[in-house]
Amino acid sequence: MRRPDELTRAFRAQGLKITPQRQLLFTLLHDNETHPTAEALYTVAHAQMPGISRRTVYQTLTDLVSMGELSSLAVGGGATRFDPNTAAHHHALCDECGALLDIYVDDLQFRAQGLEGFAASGATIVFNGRCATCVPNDLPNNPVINNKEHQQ
Amino acid sequence: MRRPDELTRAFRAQGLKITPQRQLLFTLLHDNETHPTAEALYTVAHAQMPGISRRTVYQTLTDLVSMGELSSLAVGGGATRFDPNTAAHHHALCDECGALLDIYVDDLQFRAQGLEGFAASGATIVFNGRCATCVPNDLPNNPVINNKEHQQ
DNA sequence: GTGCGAATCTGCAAACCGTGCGAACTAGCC
DNA sequence: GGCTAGTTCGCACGGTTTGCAGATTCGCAC
Ligand SMILES: [Mn+2]
Ligand SMILES: [Mn+2]
Ligand SMILES: [Zn+2]
Ligand SMILES: [Zn+2]
Repeated sequence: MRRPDELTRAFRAQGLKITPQRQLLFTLLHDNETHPTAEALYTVAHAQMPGISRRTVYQTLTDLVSMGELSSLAVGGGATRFDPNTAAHHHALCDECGALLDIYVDDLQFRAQGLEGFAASGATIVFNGRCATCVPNDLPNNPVINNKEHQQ
Repeated sequence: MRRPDELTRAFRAQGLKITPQRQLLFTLLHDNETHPTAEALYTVAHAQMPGISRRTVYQTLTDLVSMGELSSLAVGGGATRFDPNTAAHHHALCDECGALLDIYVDDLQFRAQGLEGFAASGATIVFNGRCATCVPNDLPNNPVINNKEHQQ
């Protein structure tokens, strides 16, 4: 997602208006790495702008997603989470606290059975386990999966 | 997921009762490769046993998941889908029709940035794109559509 | 086969997440 | 300042899932 001032220009260029509600959400989302839900954003937004409506938060998020400024993630079965990081990346979901971390995967190689005839346009990878703050400190990390080279 | 008769034994071994509702769901799920939702299972179950309740379908699915006989998949943001295939595998989700196909991935190798300190216990991969029946049929070697007599 | 008790089933209410809609409001423009 | 299209708001509603309590039934003991 671009900076608030760039988004402002982009919105106006499309004939969309700039409202205080939208500006607030731009700033709340910019560089936000928590992958917040709509409700989490509403809570923070509402603290700063008591009149804002949940409906507006949902609407603005939908707009940003359809403009490609934001992506929406359906992980873990709860509410949709939103991601202003538009670089190609994957995620790690902590089973315990629900934290969602950005993971950058390179040099991916594999053999797949079952993809014959399927016109794949991409793939999403979600690692699961425990994040650093949820791993008990006396237990060593898994030496195989938690290293540079991985095998499934 | 094991066969209905094996599940029957497993349930009784745990002090759980065998009811007609559970037996029906066992057979509906066994070898079911469609990754059905609870509602889809209810529809089929209800056709065969009109008195069955949605609540019982949800309850039985939850029980099977906690017994490790079934896994639940949250993909695409809609209703949870259930998978009796307990072998380690991944999925491909058709953007168009929602079909979910089993994909077996081998020899997976990659480098990841961001996993440092994360105690990963596994990863799920979801390919997205179009399944074979949803891919437009105007591909190079379709003998009918690509025949000159059928071209404009 | 009867009876008992615990497990299960059912139906409904309610929680949760998100969307549709229409009335009220406002940003951007003259 | 006024106009108007775009936006916001509040509420109702749809889809999915869970909580609950009363009715029912399975499995067992007699
Ligand atoms: Mn991310
Ligand atoms: Mn599967
Ligand atoms: Zn954590
Ligand atoms: Zn398809």
